[in-house]
Amino acid sequence: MAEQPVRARLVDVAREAGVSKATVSKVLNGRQDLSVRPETRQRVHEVAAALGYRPHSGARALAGASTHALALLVPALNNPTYVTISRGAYQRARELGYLSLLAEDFDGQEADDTFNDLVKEGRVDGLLIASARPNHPLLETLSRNPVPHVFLNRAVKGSGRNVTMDVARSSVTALDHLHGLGHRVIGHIAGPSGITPSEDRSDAFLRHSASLGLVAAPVASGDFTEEGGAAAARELLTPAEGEPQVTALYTSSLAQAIGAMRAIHERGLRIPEDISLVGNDDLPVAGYLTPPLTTVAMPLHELGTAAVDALVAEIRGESPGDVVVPTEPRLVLRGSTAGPGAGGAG
Amino acid sequence: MAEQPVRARLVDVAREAGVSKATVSKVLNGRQDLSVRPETRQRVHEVAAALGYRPHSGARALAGASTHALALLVPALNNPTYVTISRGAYQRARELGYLSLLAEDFDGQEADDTFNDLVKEGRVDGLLIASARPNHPLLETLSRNPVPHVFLNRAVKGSGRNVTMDVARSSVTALDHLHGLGHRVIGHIAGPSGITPSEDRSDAFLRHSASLGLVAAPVASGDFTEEGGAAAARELLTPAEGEPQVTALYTSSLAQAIGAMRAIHERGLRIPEDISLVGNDDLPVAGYLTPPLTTVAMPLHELGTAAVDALVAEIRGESPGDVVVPTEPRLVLRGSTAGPGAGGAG
DNA sequence: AGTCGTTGGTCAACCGGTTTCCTTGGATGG
DNA sequence: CCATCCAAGGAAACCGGTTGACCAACGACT
Repeated sequence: MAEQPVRARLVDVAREAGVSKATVSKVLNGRQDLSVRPETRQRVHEVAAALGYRPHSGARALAGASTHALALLVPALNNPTYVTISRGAYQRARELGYLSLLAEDFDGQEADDTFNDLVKEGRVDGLLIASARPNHPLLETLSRNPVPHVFLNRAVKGSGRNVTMDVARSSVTALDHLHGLGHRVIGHIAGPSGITPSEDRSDAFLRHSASLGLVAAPVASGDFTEEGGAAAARELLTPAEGEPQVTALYTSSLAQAIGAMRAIHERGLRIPEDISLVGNDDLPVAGYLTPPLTTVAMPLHELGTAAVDALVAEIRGESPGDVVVPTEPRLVLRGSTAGPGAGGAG
Repeated sequence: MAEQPVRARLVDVAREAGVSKATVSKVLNGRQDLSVRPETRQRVHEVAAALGYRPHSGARALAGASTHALALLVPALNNPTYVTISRGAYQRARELGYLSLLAEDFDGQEADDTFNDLVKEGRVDGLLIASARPNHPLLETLSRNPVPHVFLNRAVKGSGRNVTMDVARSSVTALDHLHGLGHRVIGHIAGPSGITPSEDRSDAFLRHSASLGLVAAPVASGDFTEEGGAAAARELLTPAEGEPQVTALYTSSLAQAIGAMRAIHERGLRIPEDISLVGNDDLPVAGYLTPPLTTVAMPLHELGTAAVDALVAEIRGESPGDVVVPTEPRLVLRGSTAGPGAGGAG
């Protein structure tokens, strides 16, 4: 009989603590504009805890306060990158008293459905958008229906509310590693054009290749999937007339690297003896491929936490700004890289 | 000026359509207990559409109606299996007028946090639980705070509300394939004990091995991860004194298969010449491994849709019951299986 | 002694829907 | 010609919080 199977309401806590609803509300929300005796405050907290009281989010939202919920919109959940980001966001949101919901943005019409379900129906106070791209319908919807939001990973130029990582640095790190091993013809498998982290990585790749004085630095782009990586790798492994053969590849995502491995094997080439391979994003599966994949670990978890910090600040009234996660990309050395011609194949 | 940047409310629709709030509410919810002229009904619908009206979910929930939202609790989102299930659930929920939220259940204390955030705060009408296991704290919480729910994939025996797939059949399918190729010593990498689909698959494996008269059918269990699969594979590849060497392995998850590939390669063995390998769950990455992995495709998407059907039925007042998704597991042949000794290694 | 400022709260309106019970005007029946 | 009934819709209470306005009691000050 100690348990109440029914939801305890604010009024129940109030009655039990011998105070009014208003007092309970203010005490539990930690409001300053009310003076209460410490003992009263304590009693309210105790009763609330004893009753397992949880405010009804709908009632709260209705009364003008916030829903204490955010939503993270990601382009593809089967890309484990976003799972890591999401965990960072969830955790930080919780620390700040928010609930972070996860929604997959299937692009096109569906994005508006999601927007309607979450924002127009008043379920969340703000959006963490990781699925932006040029001409995304969501961008227009946002301009018509303003709601706090930040863009993470995929930036929207000029929005002044981008939370990103130093992806240019990841290209530099990968190139320095390969160049240090002796590679002089390095190909890059980029993501789709128009997507900022993909373009930034690609630009940095070209810039740094030039400054290292590489013989050639061909780039091919493809989706962030295994298939996209395989197709781009096939392209790069077949040099144009008079062009040198690449001895190393650097991909924009982990899935692309897996696809590239497949394409390299199809050509009868070995990794790393014939071709060295470096991927972006360090996730557990990288260590279990054959050979284990050398990657550039990006601070995905921090990206999630930083994005939440930025969004909550905006919700609390501060004006947004661009943020770059300070943690630098880090090279994780495994078995997919070696000096060129290490296999001495003839 | 055609657009209203502010949320349209029920009363706005009512004013614009020249009727009362009550009428709009009833019309939009398609209630029978009210007679309205077809032209009025039509006008209400038109005005609502023109204003982009969306009912405030909180207000709705408060007024005693439902939130029109469900939550799917999964154990690990980096297991892409759950992503596919989630998509099925999301889509079907939408067809039924619900929003399906996705939450990762990090086990232990966190599960109760999630329950509080979603159920006690009144954000959802019911739970789709894919993260059950014996002694999970959520089970006790559920018994104290009843809320509509179903268990999917991982069943809770005796709950009478399990939505599952025919996992026993997947073992039979895999075994028949390997047996047909001539294998007589087949090992199984099972999931953790206590988790139903893992145990069911394992039981079926042992039963069917016996009925096929296999020489040996060793089983090792490990987490559903690459690491778990690698460790279990190492164990199975090292036969006990006097036991025969396995020529084929069948794993309970795709990640385990990837880990097993690693362990097999570490031993200097080739796939499929020395060891054949069959994994469960067909996801894109399987086709891009080297060699491409033969898998048993499970009806994950349908599992998601079936679970939503069952939960919504329960929310609408029907009594729950166990459901098995009718679609049968299907073998997807790729390059990781061949007859034993196909490589003629000495 | 009267006034004023604090401390420690309370009151009641309001948020945006849903639902139950009424009302109204015209058609129908006796 | 009056009572009845039905179709069509309206009025208002209510859900569970939040919030600004208000108030009582008490000590300090003049």
